[in-house]
Amino acid sequence: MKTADPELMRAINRFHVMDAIRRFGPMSRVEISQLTDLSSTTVSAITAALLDDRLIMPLQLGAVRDAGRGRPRVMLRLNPDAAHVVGVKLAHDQIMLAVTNFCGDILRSLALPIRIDRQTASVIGDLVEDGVRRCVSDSGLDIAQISGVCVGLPGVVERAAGVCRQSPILQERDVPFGADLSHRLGVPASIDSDVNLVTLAEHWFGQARDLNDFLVVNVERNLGLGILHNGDLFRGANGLSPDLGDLMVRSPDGGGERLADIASEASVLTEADALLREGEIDATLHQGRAMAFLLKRAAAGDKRCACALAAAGEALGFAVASLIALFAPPKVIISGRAMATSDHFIEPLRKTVAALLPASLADVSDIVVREWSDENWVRGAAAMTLRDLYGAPWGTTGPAPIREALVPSLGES
Amino acid sequence: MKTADPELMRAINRFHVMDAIRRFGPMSRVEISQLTDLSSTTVSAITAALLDDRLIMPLQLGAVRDAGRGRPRVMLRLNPDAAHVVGVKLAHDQIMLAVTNFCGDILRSLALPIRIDRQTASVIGDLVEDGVRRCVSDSGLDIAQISGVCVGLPGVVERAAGVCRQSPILQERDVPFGADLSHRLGVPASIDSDVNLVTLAEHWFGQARDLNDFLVVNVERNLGLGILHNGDLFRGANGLSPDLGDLMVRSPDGGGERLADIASEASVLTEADALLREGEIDATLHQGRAMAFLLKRAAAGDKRCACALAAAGEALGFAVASLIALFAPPKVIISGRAMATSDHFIEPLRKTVAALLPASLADVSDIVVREWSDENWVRGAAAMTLRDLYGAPWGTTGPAPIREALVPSLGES
DNA sequence: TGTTTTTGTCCGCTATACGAAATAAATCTG
DNA sequence: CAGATTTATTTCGTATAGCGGACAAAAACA
Repeated sequence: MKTADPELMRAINRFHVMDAIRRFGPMSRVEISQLTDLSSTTVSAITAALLDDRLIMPLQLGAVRDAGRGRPRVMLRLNPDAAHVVGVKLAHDQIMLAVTNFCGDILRSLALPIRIDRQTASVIGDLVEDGVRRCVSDSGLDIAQISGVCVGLPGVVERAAGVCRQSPILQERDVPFGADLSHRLGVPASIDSDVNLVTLAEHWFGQARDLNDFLVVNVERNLGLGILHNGDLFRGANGLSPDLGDLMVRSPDGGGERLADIASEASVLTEADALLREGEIDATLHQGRAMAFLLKRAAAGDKRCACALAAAGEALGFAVASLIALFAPPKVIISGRAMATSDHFIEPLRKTVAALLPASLADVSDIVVREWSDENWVRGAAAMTLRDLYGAPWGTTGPAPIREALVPSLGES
Repeated sequence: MKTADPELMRAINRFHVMDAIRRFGPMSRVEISQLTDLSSTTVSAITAALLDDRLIMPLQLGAVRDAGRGRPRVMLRLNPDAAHVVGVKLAHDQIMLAVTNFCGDILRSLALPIRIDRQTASVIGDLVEDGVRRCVSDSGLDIAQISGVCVGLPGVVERAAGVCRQSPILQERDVPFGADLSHRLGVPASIDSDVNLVTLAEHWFGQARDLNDFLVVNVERNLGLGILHNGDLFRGANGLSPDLGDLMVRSPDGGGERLADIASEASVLTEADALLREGEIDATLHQGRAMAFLLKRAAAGDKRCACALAAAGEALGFAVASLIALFAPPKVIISGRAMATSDHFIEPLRKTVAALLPASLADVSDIVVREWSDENWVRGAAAMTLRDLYGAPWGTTGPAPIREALVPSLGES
């Protein structure tokens, strides 16, 4: 536990100032003061320190004539070059990388279309290392100028430990990717669940900038769930990120099935397999573009394809309804590739959610669809690292953990 | 948003001190200092203030000879009479009340066996008011000496607003119980979901004192879910407490059903209804004691009753497995009345959970059964109020909410 | 040029935490 | 039994924080 001392106080307030500037763009000290409820004196002191550390800088444009007399405001902005970070996203069929500056602007990105499915963790480590080094040098920077790297991947990830407990793209379990990459690159590296990254990206840059509570459901090869609760990413008890695919649902036959097996792209694609067997599509199409084909057929009125999509949508609708019942988020963002944006998938999902929610929760959640974007993922990964650089001190003042050695008896209150 | 100032600092540290004393019983300043990582100077200052406010007091027993030389430690304890609070729990068939002191010890309790199911909120308000006044005067106190009242009831409750959005024991929706009771009694009154109370009770007094993350699933007439996450009660986005009964599950026929309709006591009792119709039990038994009867038959080997219990256990097992996948809590406490402790119910639940959890989560959660206790409920309600008196300042330093008026553009980062 | 207005900074105040030294209250030792 | 030793707590001095009010800066206005 962290005790509350002047240092923590300053850390909290400094973060508020940084956060205000990041969220609302260049702003003057007065505006920061109003926005944060800090006295103008304190804002001045904090911004002076930040200027001194070159984390922020005055906006030169003297052109900010804001209608009115009096001393003109000095707009303060993040210093884009205060730091650079690398974001990486691992998917089953590609490695996506990007270098961003301190503002989260992407300086350079790189997509490696590699099927890492069947590679060992060590090989993937090699690939990521090479990718990072390449992307960094392509951006005109030296690896020593990189302040941090964050890798996102699907599955159950324990960020604090830097360990991937289990992932559909890794055969091994408990892979210590964080330490491995730190060691390889000589740069602080962290890992997180891929949905958490896109969740953070939505909060920092996307549709949810004004929300402190929302869910992101990512529909791809796997199902991911990201939860922003009280302005912070929600993690399970051990810092474990939940995997929506591991959610169990009753299947119509009364048994149990993983949600990922009935509502993800993979499940819908079993339908494509069937079409393949029946000779309706040829094998060349199957590899990689089957989903596009399926969607086209559904759009053209093919009942069978439409039903496959609808079934997946309904199954996910069940899960989403449950999540709404638990978290009551004002917004639920469905993100993903092609399938997630198809009406044949989304409409059944919406209908199912509407049908299942109790009246008391009927209108709390707005379900929106967010088109998949490679950039967003890696921006999220970058943001995850930037957040640490900003010095967010959340969660450091929670109740004390129990340290047996110090506790006399633990008896009676 | 609350800015971080010296006052907040002190509030945080003071809470840590109070919390340490509450959790581990009487302890000396040195022990507090070690446990909280605060300097002994600071602990002295804080305890001096607390002694001054009469919230704590030195333990007189000079007999605390703790083997060793040196100046003896002065043990500090909570002052039981620093405040008194009232806890109330509303169930469909009774109102349970208790007056506790500042330590959470029950001074006086009162159970009113009234079927409040069919009463209006206003009548229930009358009953609660009378009960509180009676219980307080029976405890030898005056209502003016009561620092707060907390009412727990099943359903969807928005604690912050003091409003019960929806409850199985209320016909009305959006009942502002908190303000109503405050007004009636002239004492600060709050409401919360009943499971939250028992969850807090477990954390303060029960099996989960050493855990900062656990779930409580309460099985009664309704299904309740309490979540302790990072040492704090978890609430949905609007401060809404989730209702597990509202969780939707796929029923074997492919449709959706409320979990409460297939896994709560009520659902099992439909079986008792059937027995009643068939003349196997007489009507006098049915009222109130049907569950006991059912359990006895199951224990005696009656397949039909055992199956009804098993079906409920399995259905709940599905939900519990999902919750474990989301929260990864080290412990899941199943609490409730007779049914929850029956092996015919619990064993199928355990089996289902074990069968459904993915390997990566197989061993994270310990599922334990907690016998229902009237006292625990109301202690929880009392604790909820006491927590505020201790001055827990959590969640006050989160990210700033957006105040449109002050934000120039909200454009670009 | 002088006045007004708005912004940002400096000064003095108070509250906090902390470390070092002093004090308090017991046991141990010769 | 007096003094040394040990441990707990308090006192004192220092550093840092945030804040309110006075003050300087920088522009428009008259």
